[in-house]
Amino acid sequence: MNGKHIQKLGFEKRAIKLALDAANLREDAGAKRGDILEELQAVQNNPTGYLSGGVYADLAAELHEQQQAGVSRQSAALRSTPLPYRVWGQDLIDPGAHDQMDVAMRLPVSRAGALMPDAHVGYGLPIGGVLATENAVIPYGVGVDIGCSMMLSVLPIAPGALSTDEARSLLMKHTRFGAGVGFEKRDRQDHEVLHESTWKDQPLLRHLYPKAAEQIGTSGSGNHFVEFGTLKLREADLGMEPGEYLAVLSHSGSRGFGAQVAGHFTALAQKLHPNLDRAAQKLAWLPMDTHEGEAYWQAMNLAGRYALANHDLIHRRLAHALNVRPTAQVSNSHNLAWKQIHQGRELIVHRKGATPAERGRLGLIPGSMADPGFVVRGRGEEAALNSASHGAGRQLGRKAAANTLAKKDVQGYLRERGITLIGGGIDEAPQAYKRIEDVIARQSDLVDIVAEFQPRVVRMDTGSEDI
DNA sequence: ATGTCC
Repeated sequence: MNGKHIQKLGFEKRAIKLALDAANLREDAGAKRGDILEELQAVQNNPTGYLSGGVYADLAAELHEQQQAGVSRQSAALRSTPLPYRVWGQDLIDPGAHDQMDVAMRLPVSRAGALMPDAHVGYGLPIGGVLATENAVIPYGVGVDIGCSMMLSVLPIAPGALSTDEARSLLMKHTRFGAGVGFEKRDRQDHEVLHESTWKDQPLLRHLYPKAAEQIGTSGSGNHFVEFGTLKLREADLGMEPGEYLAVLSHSGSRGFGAQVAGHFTALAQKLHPNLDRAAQKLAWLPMDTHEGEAYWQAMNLAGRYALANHDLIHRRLAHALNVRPTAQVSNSHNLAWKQIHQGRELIVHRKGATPAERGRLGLIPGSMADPGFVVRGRGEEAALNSASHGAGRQLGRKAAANTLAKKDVQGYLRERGITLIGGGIDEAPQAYKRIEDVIARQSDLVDIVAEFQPRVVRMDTGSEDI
């Protein structure tokens, strides 16, 4: 047996040496040359079948890697034209978000997509973008803040019964904001999510566990908030009679934990696709049937549950301090990927700043620090992949907001609406967002309005420039 | 979105 015999079978580079090593071992064990060549061919046809051990394991690993790389190269090319997708609120969406969605719809793994009326430019997939892929998950299709979500608790208290001062002191005492911020050790609360065995399944998760435990129950920075306000229910719903109720609304994510998961798997996805078209570099994907894809899926879903646990603790603390139990609660994630059957195929539906809106499903679409948010019920629009907007969406970028908005105008806007603001920055001013009424109007075929929430006492992180 | 490098 020599290299020529092996080469004839079509082995390349390092695989030739590994095949020869294995063949020699088999010859030493008394196997016939013809049988060995047949065995090598079998390994070549199905490397994964030989990975677990035996004389051909190293060869199988090399062949598997070569084949994966080949698949990656083959699948790196973008379609020449984007697959068609529907847009809600075209007149509200800037061209940049459109361009990004076009690139996403040219990915070879893309199957369907939609753009929500709050859409604006983001990294990779635009915010407000919905993208369905086959056997692939895109870390930047979910975003940096994995599992970013909303929660509303309706409390059995009349809106007027909680004074502004009391609301303010409750928010100061029971919520924490800011990058890197966690709860002080003596105030730290436990949650079921921290006891999941999932944390032990990956070195990365194990490593991030202490940070996650430190930051649980907190709210982060940017557009995250916790606020007291008034929920107006026009018709009996949510198990409640029509009326006005005190309610808590929160917007939070998976904090440093989720951000690091996103960073880790985004880098991994880009490394797996070195030949991906530059325009789509930030949309690099992980095949779902690989170890990497499975690992991301597991970590992403843990970050999703962790983000909801943050809300859960925020609402538990506030309700407990008021000595009540919520009469109704609604929550939804708006940065996550889901397995969803679309036109008979199981697809991976990425919602990056989009609210799940399956028929009958409740969701929350906030406006701004001073404008109403809405409790909605999905209508299950297939062309929108059962989605709706996740908010009003930015009209001005952070810098543009700081440069163009006058502090006086923002203060006036808040005063007119009776808003008390703790923290907050000019880059989160209501004027930096699209009009929520417009955004809601553009998606009347995606969701029905259940109730309206008017914020009253709002806490956010201190922004770059105070209002 | 995040203490901007796991």
